[in-house]
Parts: sequence; C-alpha cells; structure tokens
Amino acid sequence: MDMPELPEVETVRIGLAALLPGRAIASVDFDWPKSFPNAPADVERFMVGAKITGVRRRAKVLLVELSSKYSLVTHLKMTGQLVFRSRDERFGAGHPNESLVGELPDKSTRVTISFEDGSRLFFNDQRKFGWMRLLPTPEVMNIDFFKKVGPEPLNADFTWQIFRDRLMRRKNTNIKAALLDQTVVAGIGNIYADEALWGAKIHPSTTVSSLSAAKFHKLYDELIFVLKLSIEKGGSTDKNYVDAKGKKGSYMSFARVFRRESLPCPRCGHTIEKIRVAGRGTHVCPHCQRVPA
DNA sequence: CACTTGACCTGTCCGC
DNA sequence: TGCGGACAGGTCAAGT
Repeated sequence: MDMPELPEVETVRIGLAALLPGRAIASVDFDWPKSFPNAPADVERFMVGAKITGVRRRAKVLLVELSSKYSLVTHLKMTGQLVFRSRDERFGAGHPNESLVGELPDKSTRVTISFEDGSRLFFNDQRKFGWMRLLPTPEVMNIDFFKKVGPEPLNADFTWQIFRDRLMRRKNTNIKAALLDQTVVAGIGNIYADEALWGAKIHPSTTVSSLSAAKFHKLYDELIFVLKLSIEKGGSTDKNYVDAKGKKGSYMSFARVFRRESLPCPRCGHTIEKIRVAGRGTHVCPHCQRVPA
C-alpha cells in the first residue's frame, strides 16, 4: 500500500500551499460520514464562501486554514490523496507515467471541494480510514491527537538527546514500536522506521534501553537523513500515494530495505528479509542488523 | 500502567 | 476460473 508519513504529507502540503491560498470555496460535496463527519449545515456556513489563507502540517495531519477562522483538518491515513485539478485539467500535470489518478472524481473520491474559479480539490481514500474535519482554527490543537503527539523531527530544536530521551519513555519495548509511536516523535511510519534502522545497523527487535548513546545518535542522524531525502524526492509511492498534482514520489527507487525482501542488501550483499515486529511487516538485513541476544 | 491486539475499510494477491 | 483468506499499516479502543 501506500502509507503517507511525514515526507509524503509534507510533499502534499508544499503542493497545496502553492495551489490553494486565495481561492474561494463555492461548494463541497461529501457523502461518507466517517470521511467527513461535520454536519452539512456547518460545512455550508463555515466553508462555502470562505477563502483559503494557508496550508500547514503537524505530524501526518494537514491543516488548510480558511478566512472564516475555521480549518479543514485532514488525515490521509493509508490510502488518502488530496489532488487538485484546475478547471480545464482532466488529468494531473506532468507525464502520464508520473500519475496514478485518472479523471476525477473516481470511485475512491470521498469529498470534492469546488472553488469559484472552477478548480477542484478531491479527497480520495480507497480504504476510508482517512478523515477530514472542520474545526475552529484556535481549537485545532485541542484535539486528542495533537495534545499527545511528539515533537517534529525536522524542527531545528529537535536534538539527538531529545530523541533519545523521548524513545526512553518506552524503554522496555522494541525500537521499532517506539519509533512508530506518534507520542514519542511525530511523523514516522513503517517506511522510514525500517530505512533508518537499517542505516543505523540496529535490529528492529532491539529493546530501547539496550541501545548505546552512539546508537541513539546514529539512529537520529539516519532518521533525519531519510526524512529530508524523501521530501526532496517527493515521498514514497508504492501503490496509492500521490502529491497535490497527482504525481508519484520517487523515494522507493532509493530505498535500501523497505519492500526489498529477497533482494541483496546494498551494503553487504546478504539477502534482505521481511519479518514481523511490533505487528508490522518489517524489512531487515540479517547480517547488518544483528538480532539482539 | 505498559504494552499488545483488534477494529476500521477496500483492493490485491496467493493457494487450492 | 472462482473463492476464501491473508495482507497492506495509521491510529484509537479494548484487552491482558
């Protein structure tokens, strides 16, 4: 599948921030309540007629701010897409091979936002795990998820020592589960957990408390490296993920272990294996990443 | 309280 | 070819 993590959501944010501000909402169509639980009357009242004033991100969540002082809060979960089309565009910009989405709406479209200039923003979500919610902007950070979520790993004040201390909040669990815990650090999912652990030569089953200071520091460096690199590459597209123009990301062509089971480790040549850790499919080089005793 | 498992969904793939 | 079941994995709720 596809799995929007921090780099994918940030790529969508960058795209939407270049496309949406200034546009005025003319109408909103939505018919799957769990995808957008707000009452239609509130959507009419606080979205229709409002202009978009900014697009932000916190963890894996997108925040589209409106002139009505409300914000459209969106979590893409696994298969969500936010795709923008101008009035006359039938397909996404760029070469057809760069796009996974055809004419919109399609059968995965859960919400369509139409702007006064005829352009539209489509919220597609094959598996319906994602959601949109309209909230007063001053109250957005009061939702449970934001109250608990950890720091942004790419913020300048996020140091390796903070990373270590927050991971140690889960010192008795394995390092993979700790990395995936959004209350420890924001935005890491299955792809970048596996990629960073491979880079640091740490087995995902390793108990957090058994890691040395040097290993924490190395894991921090590798995590920051893969997150930044992936943003440069427009994120990872395996099956569903596309950016705001419908374009695929190219991190997967760089990935060292993720989805590379049975292929040679690019560092030592041993065969990469897929195992199960923290209830997730997990990719490791059994030679570089030794199983803890 | 720390940690694990199941539920939410749909589409794809694998084995019989 | 059809069909059941496993699997994909972000997050919350429920269970141990």
